Amino acid sequence: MRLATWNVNSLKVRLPHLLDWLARAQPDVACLQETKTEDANFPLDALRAAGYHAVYCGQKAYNGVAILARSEPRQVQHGIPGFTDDPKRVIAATVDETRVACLYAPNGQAVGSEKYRYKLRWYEALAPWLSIELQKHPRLAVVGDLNVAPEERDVHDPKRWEGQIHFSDPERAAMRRLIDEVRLVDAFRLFPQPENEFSWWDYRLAAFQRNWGLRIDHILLSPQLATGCLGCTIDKSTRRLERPSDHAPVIAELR
DNA sequence: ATGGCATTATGCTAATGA
Repeated sequence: MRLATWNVNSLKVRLPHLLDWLARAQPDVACLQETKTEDANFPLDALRAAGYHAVYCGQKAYNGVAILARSEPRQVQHGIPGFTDDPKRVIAATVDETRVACLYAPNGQAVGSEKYRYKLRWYEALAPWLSIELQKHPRLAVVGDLNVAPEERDVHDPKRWEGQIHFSDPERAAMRRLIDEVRLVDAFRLFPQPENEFSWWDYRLAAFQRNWGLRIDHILLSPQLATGCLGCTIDKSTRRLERPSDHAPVIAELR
């Protein structure tokens, strides 16, 4: 099974890119973030014509997540149970024998801000829910825009990003908890990778051309899925297109 | 590098993103 995650930064604007990329990359499951699309406007027909079922949870202007799949998703869950949260950031579903959680973590804006505290609260609610999901579903994939670069090698300039949003110690600890306590595995680091591989580049200052990026989009796998993971790559081809998303898809090959 | 971009909306400036 080919599993992908991509923050499209507006499904409406990116739909042509998405359809081209689906045809090219051929994912069996594709998790999308920042659809910025109300459910009534979700482009269900175009995606069905491309061969995908879709479950989604969106809102106007901000946030919004979706799971596209060749097989029909079942047991659909919206949001983190018990966490009162209006923004549409979480959708989970079972596709074939695999449980897939699609996440759009809060940005956090600035360290110490109210939005930063909300980001940490969101992660505190996320971890115990994922532990329960893992107990129920040994084949669990947790994917999406986690808005955290976990290690120095996931940041183009660690000195410049030290203590900054996406790379502050509390954020990194929150994400590390998913690895150490929930016992998920970062699929990307299961394999030898080129240096300076990132999944997001600022639109400004020609950041992509200079490869000034961060690796903040992730595929985390349960131990069982990690054992059968055959590869994990970042697909930079979409970032080179006209009017690209600022994020690139991450793709994992699973057995 | 400290923003010179992109997207959205009771829109033409402001909020948000990362």
